[in-house]
Amino acid sequence: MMGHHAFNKRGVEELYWKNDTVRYCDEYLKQLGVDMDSVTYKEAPWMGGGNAGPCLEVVTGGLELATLVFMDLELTQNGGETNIEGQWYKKMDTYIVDTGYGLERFVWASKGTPTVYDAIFPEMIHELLTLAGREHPLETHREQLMDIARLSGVMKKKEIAKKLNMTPYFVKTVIEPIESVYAVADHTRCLAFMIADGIVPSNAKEGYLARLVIRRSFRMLKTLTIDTPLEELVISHIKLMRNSFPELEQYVDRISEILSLEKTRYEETLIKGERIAKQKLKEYRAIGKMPLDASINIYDTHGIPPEVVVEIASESGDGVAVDIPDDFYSQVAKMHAEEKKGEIDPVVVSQKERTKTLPKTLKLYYDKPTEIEFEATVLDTFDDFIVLDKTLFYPEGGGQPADTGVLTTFAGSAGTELRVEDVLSVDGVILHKVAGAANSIDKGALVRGKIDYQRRMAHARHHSATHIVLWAARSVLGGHVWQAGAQKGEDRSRIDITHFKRISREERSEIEMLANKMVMRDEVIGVHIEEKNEAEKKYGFCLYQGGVPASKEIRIVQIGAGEDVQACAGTHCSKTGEVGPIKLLRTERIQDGIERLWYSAGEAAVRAIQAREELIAKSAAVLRVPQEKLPATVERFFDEWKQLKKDNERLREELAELREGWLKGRAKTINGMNVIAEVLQDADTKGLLKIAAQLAEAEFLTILMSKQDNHVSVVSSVPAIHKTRISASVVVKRVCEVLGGGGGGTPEIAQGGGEKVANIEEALLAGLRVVEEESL
RNA sequence: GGGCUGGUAGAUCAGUUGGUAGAUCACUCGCUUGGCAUGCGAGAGGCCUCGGGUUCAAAUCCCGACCAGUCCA
Repeated sequence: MMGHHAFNKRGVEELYWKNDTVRYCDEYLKQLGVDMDSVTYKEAPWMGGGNAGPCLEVVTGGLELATLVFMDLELTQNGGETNIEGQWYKKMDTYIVDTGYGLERFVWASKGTPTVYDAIFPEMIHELLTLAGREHPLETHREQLMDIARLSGVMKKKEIAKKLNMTPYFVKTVIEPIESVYAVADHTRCLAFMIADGIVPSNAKEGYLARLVIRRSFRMLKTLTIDTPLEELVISHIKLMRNSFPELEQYVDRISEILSLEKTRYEETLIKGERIAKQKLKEYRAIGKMPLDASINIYDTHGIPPEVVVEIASESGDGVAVDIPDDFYSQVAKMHAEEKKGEIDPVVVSQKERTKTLPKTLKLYYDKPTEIEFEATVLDTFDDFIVLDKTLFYPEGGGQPADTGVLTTFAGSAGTELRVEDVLSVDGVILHKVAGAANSIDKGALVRGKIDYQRRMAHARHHSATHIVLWAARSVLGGHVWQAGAQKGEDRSRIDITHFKRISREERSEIEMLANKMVMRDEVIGVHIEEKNEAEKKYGFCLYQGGVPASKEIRIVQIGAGEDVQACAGTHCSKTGEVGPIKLLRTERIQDGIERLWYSAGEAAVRAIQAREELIAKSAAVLRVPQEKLPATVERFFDEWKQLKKDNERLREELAELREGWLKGRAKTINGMNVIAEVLQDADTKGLLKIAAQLAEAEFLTILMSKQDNHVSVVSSVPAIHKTRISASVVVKRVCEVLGGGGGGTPEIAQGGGEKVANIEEALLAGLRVVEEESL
């Protein structure tokens, strides 16, 4: 894809708009030798990402060669000038020309092959066909292929087959395989670029797209009966492109690792999926049909496509019908589409209105990063906000929280002191959010500002540490590691990085060590402003770990001789030594393909280490062992604890047996049943249950209780032969009522408890009374 | 960014309206057989992921954390 852009400012500067854009396009096509009589410009509305505008499709001979978009509208909250599909838009001050020329389409048009694939990568197509043991239909069925190519996009597949009189057999054996070959060739190229650009297969965002492409390729290779691993195909595609994209070859190892990992993951999912599908099918065996929402659920939560479920259903021979409508996937998509919503924050809008007329604030925190105090003039006050002509207060941005501090008026006026709680930057104007009435200070007044230096330094340490940790992670894990978000704090900070598997404990230690070595090297952290294009040329797009700034000139933060270079607006230490120790606290996986590293720097790191030390010291003190013996001791204790639990279980059984005999001797006869009602010492509910169950087998009805601390446990059992006369559950309920608790269970065995320990004798009598009355 | 599902023995999974934690395979030991395959029997193996809450009582219900899987934008 090629293109050109123009950013026009309404009333300031118009570079070019529709007429000129069309003229440029005409000239370009003419130079390429296109017959201009065949070119059509088709106008249509375009919208996307909250913007809209007219759009021209440039078509020749049925082929769309380019799209010219003229973006001049933006979505509004409350009414506007233009309504498109029920939403209101208004004109933007900056209106943009955005063009896209299909480079490959020109190649296709010039070569005259039936498909773009045969024009762009014929060698790859050939290789895949050879591997699949097939001939290209271009050689065997050239006419039909040309016809199909002409009609596809206009008609549905089935309609084409009908119109061209093709048998289903012909479609399945000749047409579908070549379609798969085209798709695989396209996917291998796509994957080469995606992975080289640092995209890691994942279950979210662009990584998910990568995974879809990968899995689709696996499926198609299987139907084509090609056994060659996908990574080998991607690599051979890279070799074919070596003249145009030599840089791709450096990613070969990573591509191999990622794709073979994805292969095993996919196979595991399939095996697991098959099991789940079989289980689900079993559930519907009685009905003989699996409802649609069930198959949607299987796909949505476990990723098993409905076609696979159908296949499994027919193999299993259970005779469960699975109904899959043609619009299955769009139903799934529709279901999810209803979940999203996004709105413009009205507070931000009102701030933007207010700051529009104010000049940009002079940023002293960049020029004098080590200073604490400054003097400035108040330009405006509104709500809780004060705007100054210049400031040392760093506003929230780039994952670095705002500075706090105080603003004081000079003695003579009221001598007010206002605490600055938050600082934000709106279009270059810095707003100081203060506690108390902002308008207590007059416009034009001179104020003295003082920032909280401890906080500022902690942020600076953590910010520099973030760059160092990222550099260390890239060094240890590989160049594919990219920052996916970060948040700095006073005590600890975090950085999210892309990586295709979990970070091991060894890797974590290695990153930590490397980061601290960088600190000890005490390298200079240099800051300079550079022209954007120049910087990109010099350092590459790795600059934009924290996002791409909009400005023409960017602020570059460089560590040492260029170990790490980033575009960054944060406040930093001047040398890596100032950062102090860096302690990696933990790693978590916030998404498949994204690892979050938590760390502390400087004093916070020392505190974190001390806190951990304290934990170990306390644990060791409890067990009365030296710290280094802790793991072995804990393991021994745990094993012993398990052993004791088992011994306890066994002893309980033995005790139950012994008590059985004693209890049998104390049985009474009630309505012809042998009844045992006793309070036992040193038994818990489990122990009582054992005894009760055994006595029930010997045809005794039992009511057993035991007292522990402030709680009474109650168990009752009824022998099977009496269970129609009386329910153990009823007995327990009555007994526990007296004890101020509750209980229940089955007619044969039940348990419960209560807290009124004093009522224990009364409860026992109540139990006996129930037995007497109920069992008549 | 949003949604859904799961976490129980070494593995794969059951676990009824909350009420004594189970099956199959694998493992150990015995029996069967000339030996193997097979068959029969017994045994061992569980902080039911973790932390709170509700309850007389939680694997089960509620909240949170961690881990894993999956879909959508």
